Amino acid sequence: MLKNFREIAVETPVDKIIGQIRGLISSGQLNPGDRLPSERKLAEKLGVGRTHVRDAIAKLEFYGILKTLPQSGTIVEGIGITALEGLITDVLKLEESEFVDLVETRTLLETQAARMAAQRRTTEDIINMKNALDAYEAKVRNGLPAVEEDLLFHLTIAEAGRNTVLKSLMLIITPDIVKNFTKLDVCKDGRFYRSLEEHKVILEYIVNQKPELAANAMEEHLQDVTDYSKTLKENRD
Amino acid sequence: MLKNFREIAVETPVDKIIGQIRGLISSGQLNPGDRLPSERKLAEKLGVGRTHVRDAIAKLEFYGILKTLPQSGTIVEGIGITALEGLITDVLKLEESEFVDLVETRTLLETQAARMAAQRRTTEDIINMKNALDAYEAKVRNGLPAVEEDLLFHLTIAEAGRNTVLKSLMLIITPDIVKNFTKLDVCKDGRFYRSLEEHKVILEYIVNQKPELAANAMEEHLQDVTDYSKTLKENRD
DNA sequence: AATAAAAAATTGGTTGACCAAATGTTTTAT
DNA sequence: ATAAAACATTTGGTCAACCAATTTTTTATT
Repeated sequence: MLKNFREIAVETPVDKIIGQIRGLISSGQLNPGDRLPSERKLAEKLGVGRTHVRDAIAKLEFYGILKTLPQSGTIVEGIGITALEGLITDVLKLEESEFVDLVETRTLLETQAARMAAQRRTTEDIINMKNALDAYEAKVRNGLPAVEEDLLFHLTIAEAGRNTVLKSLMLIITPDIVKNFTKLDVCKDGRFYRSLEEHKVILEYIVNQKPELAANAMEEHLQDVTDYSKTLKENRD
Repeated sequence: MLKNFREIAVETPVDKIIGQIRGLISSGQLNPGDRLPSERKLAEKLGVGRTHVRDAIAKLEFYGILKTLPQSGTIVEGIGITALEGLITDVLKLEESEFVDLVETRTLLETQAARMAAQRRTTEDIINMKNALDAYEAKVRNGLPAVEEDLLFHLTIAEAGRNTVLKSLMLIITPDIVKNFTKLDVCKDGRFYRSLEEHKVILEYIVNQKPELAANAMEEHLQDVTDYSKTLKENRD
């Protein structure tokens, strides 16, 4: 019964403003290079405070859609094509993403990270990964939950992969993973122990510079979670 | 000679505040669940306006490090481990990433997107991809630059892949790709024409639901750019 | 008429004051 | 002694006024 309820959409002023700007861009009334009306004019026209307009611009600037020039104006600089419609909307709510999508993407990133780590890891990287693994083991042996230590180990692998963009993307989705892990209680008894062993295997392959073996081990390691997320989805449908 | 100059770091108040909060979290003085001092107290202590404090909190909230509860306070909710240090820093300047990292990650995401698109594309997706390809072709045939149309075609593929997270990540890195493309003038004569043919092949495989062939075609398609980015790196070193 | 200098208007950046919701404290009733 | 209600305080959210840099317009000069 509960699953028939949908979360009530609370459209904040900022969301509405973003929607309007998006509309102008996607309908072609605003093209790349064009200058946005001044914050004051926008605020007056939209009937809201300038703060809200500023917040909306700041968010869109973060995504590279807009660019603000101090004391001069705000211009459209993103890919400004009609079809942008619908795309911006989604990126603004990554947190609501399906768990299964999250896990799928994570697996992709992590598998590649493990592969690259095996190719590029330095001695220092090995130390970092070892330390993270030790911290994880310590918690597990005391019977404590170790979700964070788990992810931290994975992040050090990304670090060793020596690709800042890939690492950044992992950092972006990590909080969502943690949220879902704790909420859905993915971590049942025994999972941590088996996880620990799998971690050790992965690290072994990375240290010995076996890219494909490391990648495979990582993929298998994450397979459990994948399966679980799919089960969740089926039960809900 | 010019390459010996380094960009001068202009640390804005917001950056400094983020740095301090990061320091508190990584040094363990602030743990997940803890409440941050009120914005007023922080502003006074740091000797800056409350607006700057709010901006800093907003940014950290975006990354999932903090969570603001209206009229109540701001709490730490991210993975709050000591080793977080150094990681947050990087994610805050994705735009400065090495072009080669960007291309490498893009290839990873796009290859997977093509694979998934071939498995999951609907009839509507096919129409969208076809439209995007037509728009690209129209520009190319008129001898016009078509960087945006190019990327838009790729985004429709991601759309067809039916993974919102992966699509979001592509959207996040897309502006940086555009920036580097135009800056580095990757698109030389003839590239667009060959690119067009490759696009057609990829679309063909997706329409006919050949995941691995689509993935391979995409990888090859992006190989040119990869090679070019590596050349750039070597020349600079 | 062309150019340069100066003044006015406009811009985003910043601040402090005010608002309503949430929280903590005291008072009051049982 | 306990619980509930009333009050006061603190919180983040919002707004309007002010600031300095920029852009535009006007004016003065050649």
